Amino acid sequence: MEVETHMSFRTAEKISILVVDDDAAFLPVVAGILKKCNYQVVTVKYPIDALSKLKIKGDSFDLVVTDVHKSDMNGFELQQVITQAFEIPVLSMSADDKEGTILKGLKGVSVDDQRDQGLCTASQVKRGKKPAPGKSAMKLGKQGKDNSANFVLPTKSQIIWTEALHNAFLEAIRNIGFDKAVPKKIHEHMKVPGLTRENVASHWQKYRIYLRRVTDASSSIQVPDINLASKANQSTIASGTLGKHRQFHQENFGVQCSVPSLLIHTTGYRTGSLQHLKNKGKEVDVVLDPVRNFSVFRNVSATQGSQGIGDLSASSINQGNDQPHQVYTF
DNA sequence: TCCCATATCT
DNA sequence: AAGATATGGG
Repeated sequence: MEVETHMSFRTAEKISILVVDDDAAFLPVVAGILKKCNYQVVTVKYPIDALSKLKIKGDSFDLVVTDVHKSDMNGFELQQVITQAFEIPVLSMSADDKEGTILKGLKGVSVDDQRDQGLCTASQVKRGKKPAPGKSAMKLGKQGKDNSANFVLPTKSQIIWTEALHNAFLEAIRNIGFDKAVPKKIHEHMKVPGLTRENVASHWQKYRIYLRRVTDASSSIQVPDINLASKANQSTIASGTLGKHRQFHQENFGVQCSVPSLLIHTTGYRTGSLQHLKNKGKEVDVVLDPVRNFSVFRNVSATQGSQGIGDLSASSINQGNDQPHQVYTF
């Protein structure tokens, strides 16, 4: 197995790995595999031993591999301590592939740390994407699919824009002001550890594409006055495009505000999205302005022709819109 | 040199 | 589809 170091000062040496696992049967297996891959391996049984080993010869290790068993100090806690105190990347492993366990493993670790755990790409390193100071950023070479199942961390670092994270993103944009928002500012406002400016830039691009699309769709019903708001085929247009951008509709839309036509007129930029949904048996079109966190709707199915500012509550909007999704909190 | 917007890649 | 990365320009 080829070993690759990006920082040159360790090039000649083997990469050294500390393995922590109290499973007497499994420990030698892991150690054996790693040795076969040409890593230098030291094994210890318990987290406490790992810490003392690190204290003695801390900077001679490039990586700690630990299992996540629950004892007095479990692998996750060890992971945190080591990451903070020694600035050594920690790779967690477990036979437990339940999603909850995996998430737990990822939670205490910033994205940067994940990168450091053998997840950087060459170009990220080249650009000075912080590998832990004094450590060699490394890539564990590709192995077959067979053993990958045991490793908790994904092979590739990829942030997930959960609802919580996206909301933080929107909140930042609200504070900055939509037209002054640029990746750097958004990123600064968000203050999410591990989130990079690039992450934000990428999301910002996607988000604007989404807004544009949604704006184009809703522009067909943008109307100068209340009368026009009742034009016939509007709802068709709206519902026809709905399915495509569902994911950005999973947001919490708070306050509702007044007349649809008013919304259209008063928003300086056109970010309103149109959503067709059913509420209390009535069909309504909803204009959502996620950036400003308000929504407006009008009743399209009611025959009264009055475009009531109905009694849709924010929560009922969400209900109609809802779709279960996982939430990780940052 | 940084960083933005956009294009392209995975 | 969603996020990462490459690119060109200010």
